[in-house]
Amino acid sequence: MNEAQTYAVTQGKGPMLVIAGAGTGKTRTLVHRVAHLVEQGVDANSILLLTFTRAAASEMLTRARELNPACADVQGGTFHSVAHRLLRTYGESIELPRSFTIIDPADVQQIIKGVVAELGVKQKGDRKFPRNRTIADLISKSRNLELSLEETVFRHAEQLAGYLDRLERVAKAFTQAKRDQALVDYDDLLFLTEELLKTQPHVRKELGHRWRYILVDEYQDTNAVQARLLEWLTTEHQNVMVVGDDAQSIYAFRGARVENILEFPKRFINTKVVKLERNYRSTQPILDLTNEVISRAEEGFAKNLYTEKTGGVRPELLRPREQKAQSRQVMERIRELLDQGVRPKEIAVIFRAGRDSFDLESALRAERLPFVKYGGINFVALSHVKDVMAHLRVLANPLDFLSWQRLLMLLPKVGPKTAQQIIAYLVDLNSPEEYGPKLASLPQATKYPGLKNLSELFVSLARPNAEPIRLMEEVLEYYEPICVDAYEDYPRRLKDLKELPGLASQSSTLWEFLADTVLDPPAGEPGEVPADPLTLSTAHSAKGKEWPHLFVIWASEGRFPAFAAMDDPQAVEEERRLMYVACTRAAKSLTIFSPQEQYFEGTGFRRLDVSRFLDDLPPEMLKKPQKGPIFPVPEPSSPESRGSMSQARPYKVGAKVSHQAFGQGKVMGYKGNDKILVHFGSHGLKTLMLRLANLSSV
DNA sequence: GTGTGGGCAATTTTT
DNA sequence: TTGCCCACAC
Ligand SMILES: Nc1ncnc2c1ncn2[C@@H]1O[C@H](COP(=O)(O)OP(=O)(O)OP(=O)(O)O)[C@@H](O)[C@H]1O
Repeated sequence: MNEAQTYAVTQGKGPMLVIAGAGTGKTRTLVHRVAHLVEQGVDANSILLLTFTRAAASEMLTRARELNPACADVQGGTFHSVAHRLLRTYGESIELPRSFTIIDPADVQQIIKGVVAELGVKQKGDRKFPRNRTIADLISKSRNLELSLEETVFRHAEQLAGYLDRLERVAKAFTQAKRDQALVDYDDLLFLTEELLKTQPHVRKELGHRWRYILVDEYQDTNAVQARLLEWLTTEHQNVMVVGDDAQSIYAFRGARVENILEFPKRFINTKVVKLERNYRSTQPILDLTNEVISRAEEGFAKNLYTEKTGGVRPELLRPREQKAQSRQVMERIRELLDQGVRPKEIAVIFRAGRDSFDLESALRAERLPFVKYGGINFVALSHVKDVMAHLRVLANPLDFLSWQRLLMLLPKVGPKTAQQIIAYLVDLNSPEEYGPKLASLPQATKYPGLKNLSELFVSLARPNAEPIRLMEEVLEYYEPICVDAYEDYPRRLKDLKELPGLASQSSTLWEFLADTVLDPPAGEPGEVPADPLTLSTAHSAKGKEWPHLFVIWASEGRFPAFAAMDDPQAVEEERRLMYVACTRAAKSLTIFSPQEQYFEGTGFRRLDVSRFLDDLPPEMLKKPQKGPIFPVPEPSSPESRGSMSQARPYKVGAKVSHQAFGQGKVMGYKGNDKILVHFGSHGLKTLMLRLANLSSV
C-alpha cells in the first residue's frame, strides 16, 4: 500500500471518497480497509460492502478473508441483492406481500406484451409501434432517471412521441399488473426499499445499528435512488466510503449518474477525499495509450496515471479485412502466447456487444480452446429454462399468473384463451398444497388431460421445506417430455436443462434459489467449467477486472462506437469511456483489432473506418499496420483463396529480424508461402504466420 | 381456439 | 439468428 492508499485504509470514522483512475488500486484499498476495520475490532457483521455485481462482492470478500479470516462474516452484495434481503425481512411493513417474487427483464417484456394486447393500444399492421423490449427499456429508463415518461420519450425516443399517451397507459397497467401478482422488478427492488427506509424509522434505526460501516465500489455507476439508499443507510453514523472513477462511468444508458460520485462531498459533509495516481496494473506504453484515449473526452478528464514498471510493449492496432480474418488473427496471436507458456487464464478478448464474439467462439470451439464468456444472453433467459422455472416460481408465489400462464400453455391444446380461463379459477389459491387438488377439480380437467399430470406434479411438489434441488429434479422429470415435443432442437435444450440441478443445489431454500437466478444469473454458457479457460467478455462485464494479455476486437466505427450511439453526443462519450475501460484492463500487452469491412444483409460488404477513439494516435502510442501495398502482405480478397496470394518471401534465409514479443531472431526458412520459420535466441524456433508476425529487418 | 409455416424486420451495453 | 405477425387448416 502506498501512502495515499494507506491513508484511505486507516482513516477512522466519517465519510470518505476515493476517486482515482483505472488500476490505481481502488478496489484493493477497499478490501484492505475492510480487513483493517476488522483488525481494529469492528464486528465483521457490522460491515456492509456494496458492489456492482455479486461476483465482485464475493471476490472481494474472499480477498479480505485472506488478509484476515475474521472477515468471513462481512456482509456483501449488490444494491439489488441487499434491497431484496431487506424487503424479504421488512416488506410487510410497506404492504408488500410475503410471497413476492422477483422478475427479470424477459418477464417484464411478457407483462408488457400482455398489457399492450389487453389495452388494445396497438393497431393491426402498425409497423412503427415500439417493441415490447423498447417499451420495457423506456419505462425502466424513466424510472431510473426519475423523469416522467413524457420527458424520457422526448429526450431519448423522440420518434415515439406520437405514442406517448398509449405508452403512459401501458406503463400504468404494467405497474398494476405487477402489484396484482406480487411481482417485483429490478427497479422496484430499489424504490420499494427506499419507501421502506423513508417511511419506517424503526427499520432505519435498526439497520443503522446493524451496519456501522458501509463501503461502496464502482460508485460512478450508481443511480439516483441508490445514492439516496446509501444516505438512508448511513444517516445514523456517516461511516461511508465510496470509491470510483468518473472516467469509467459506463451505465448512464440505464440511469447511472456520474454526479453521485462528483457531488459526494456535497452530500456528505466533512468528506475526506483521496486521489490515487500511481497505476499498478499496466505498463507505461499501455498507460500512454489509455491516458490519450480518455484525454480526448469532451469532459476533459484530468487523468495522469503513471507506473513505476519499466519496459513493456507498445499496444498494436491490426486491420484484418473482415470478421473471419479477425478471428484467424486473434487465434494466431493467442497460439503464440500459449506457445510462450502464457496460461489461457491470463488472456482475454474484449468487445462491445455480446454477439461480436460469435465468430471467434466458433473458431475457438473448432480448435478446442476452452473459454468462458461474460455478457450477452444469459442462461436463465432461455425459453426452456424459463419454462422450468415457472413451475418453481408459482410454488413461491401463487399469484404469479405470468408463470401460471406460461406453464399452462405448455399443455397440449392449451393456448392463451384456455390458460386465461383456467387462471380465473386459480386466483384464490393460497399455498402449494392447494394446487394439485384444485387443478384436478377444474371443469376443464376432463377436456385437457395434461392438467392431470400437472396436478400430480404439484401434489408431489407441495413440500414447503424441500430443498430446491429436489423440487427441480421433479419438475425436470415432468418437463423433459414436454420439451421434446415442443422444440425441434430438443437435444440441445435437454443438455441445457441438465445444468439446472447443479444450479439449484447451490441454494438452500426455494426463495433463495429464485432470487439468485434472477439477481445473479450464471455467466456464459452452461456446462463444463473448464479449468483454465480463456476469457471472452463484453467491455461492460470486464469492468473492474484485469488480464496480462488483452485483445480488443471490432474496434471499428459502427461497432465500437456502435451505430446506435452515433447520433447522440452523450452516448458517443459513454462509448469513449467504455473503450477506456476496455483498454485499461490490460496489464502487459494490448492488441486491438479493427476490421476493415463488415457484411450487411442485402447490401454486402461495407467499409469500416478505425474507431474514432483510436484514430489519429501517433505511432509511438499505437503500432499500426504499415500503409501501402508492399508489406505486410495484403489480406486475400476472399477467405477461400487464403494463402495463395502471399508469394512474397520478404526476408532472406539467414537474415536477422525482430519480433514484437520474441525480440531478435534469425530466419531459418519458410513453410508454404505464408509461414516463416524464425529462431529466437530466448524463445527457440517459432513458426509464424508471415502475414501476422509483423517482423521487421534488423 | 390452437397449431403451423412463411415472410419479414431487427439486432448495445446490465442489476 | 431469433422473434414476431399474419394467414390458414384443423
Ligand atoms: N500498493 C499496491 N502494491 C501492489 N499492487 C497493487 C497495489 N495497489 C494495487 N495493486 C494492484 O494493481 C491492480 C489494480 O488494482 P485494483 O483492481 O484495485 O484497481 P482499481 O483502481 O480498482 O482499478 P479499476 O478502476 O481499473 O477497476 C491489482 O492487480 C492490484 O493488486
